[in-house]
Amino acid sequence: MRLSRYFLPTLRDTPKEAEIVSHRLMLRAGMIRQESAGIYAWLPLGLRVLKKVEAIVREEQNRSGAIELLMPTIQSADLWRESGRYDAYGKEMLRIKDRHDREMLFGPTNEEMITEIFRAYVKSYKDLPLNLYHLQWKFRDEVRPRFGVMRSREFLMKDAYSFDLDKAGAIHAYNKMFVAYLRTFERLGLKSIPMRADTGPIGGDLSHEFIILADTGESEVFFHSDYLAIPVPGADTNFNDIAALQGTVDRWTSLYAATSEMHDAGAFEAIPADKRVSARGIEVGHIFYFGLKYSEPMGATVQGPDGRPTPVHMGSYGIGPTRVVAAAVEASHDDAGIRWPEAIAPFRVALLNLKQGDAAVDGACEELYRALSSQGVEVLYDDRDERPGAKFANADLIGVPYQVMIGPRSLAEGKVEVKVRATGARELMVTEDMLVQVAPWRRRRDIPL
RNA sequence: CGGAGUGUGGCUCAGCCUGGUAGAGCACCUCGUUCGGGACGAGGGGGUCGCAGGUUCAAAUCCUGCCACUCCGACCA
Repeated sequence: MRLSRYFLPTLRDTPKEAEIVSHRLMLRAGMIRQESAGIYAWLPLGLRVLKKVEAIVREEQNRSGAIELLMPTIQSADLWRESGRYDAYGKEMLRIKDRHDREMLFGPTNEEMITEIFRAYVKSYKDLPLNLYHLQWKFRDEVRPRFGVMRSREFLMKDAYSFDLDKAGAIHAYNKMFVAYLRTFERLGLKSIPMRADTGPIGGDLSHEFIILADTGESEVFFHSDYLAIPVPGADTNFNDIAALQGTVDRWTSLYAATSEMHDAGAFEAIPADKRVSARGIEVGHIFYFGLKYSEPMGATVQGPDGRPTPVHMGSYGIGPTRVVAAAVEASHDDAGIRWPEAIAPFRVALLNLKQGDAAVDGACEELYRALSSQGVEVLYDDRDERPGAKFANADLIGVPYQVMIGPRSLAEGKVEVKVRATGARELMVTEDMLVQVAPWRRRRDIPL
């Protein structure tokens, strides 16, 4: 992408409404624009990151055996009356009427609708287990939206819903999602820790929150430091191996970990002092087993082997990709801007033409731009007629992991400089015949190429 | 929803107290000089001062009402 022809409205000043670092940086980097309280437009750069988060979430859902569909954003009030939640949900639900005066709502979640879909088609226990998910915009009319897309009213959520014949099956489904979530956050380049959670209004008796560690996180968390060393299950995980999966979940739930709401000071004190960690974090995922809560009132039953209709055991599993983007910024930034985990960086390489208009420099940049692009590397080519300082600052702000700088000096010395600015950065192949040097950078810790 | 506050060009803000025909910096356009960490000069475009009423010869400024947004608290992916 040529920056001169892209749409990247970065800001030098911080808009005054932004109080937390991720909100400030996302506004300054031209990722989002507020349209109303808690409602944001995703600008091209932000959308690139969001799409990468979505893709990883989707891949890991699919890997675990969940199946994607897409439900609408608008739902009927009648559906919610079946579960009794139309009244129970309260003012957080955005209620609307269509032209025929029918009561509708902008979906805050989809338990009712997925249950309706399930019961319409699934009649036999032989069709279980089943896990259906979608990535769809939700609306919750928060009393007080804040922190940019961290707590917005409209937000993207991946929500999965599992259906099983009995509790044992449902726990296996729960464990699949548990492991899928561990893998998802690992791949996103974020350190997550599952913590026992309150089930809240969704109900049920088994629930975990996945917390990303970030110094500026809104929740206070307490956990055993050994969590930081437990290996995340690999891509070869067999999600159908019930015992092995349970073993993994047991290991990940064996140590103390709790948010301040669930904190048990006594249990925490029982951990050896040097293993106690109290830190801050951001909730980015939440999984629930809630049994028959919706299947019973809504008549979602299958015929079991005995021929009798049996209500199915359900669970639901949510990740907020829009929040994940903000959480990633909270977890990884510095004075100059964002430091994206490489997996979700909007571009992999920023190619900085330090002397736009100089035939030799332009030529070298064009050549490298084409070479990298043809290798499938996502390059943001800063071909604007700007001073180098402005280009450096811009690349730092938006957080491109690898910054390749080419100017007259590079040509004279026969090498290009590559500044690495990423967390979890690995290896970058430029071109075979180019001498690559990692430029040390003051103030920053750079990861060697 | 309680408490506090803010609305002036795309962004950050001054002007308001003490009414008199709207300003600065950044950004943007033109020309020139520049160019390895956010350059400089000259010229230029852009605002019915959140909205509606009122007071007044005259309102960004004073009064009333409304709207929007932000922050703190209770609530949440």
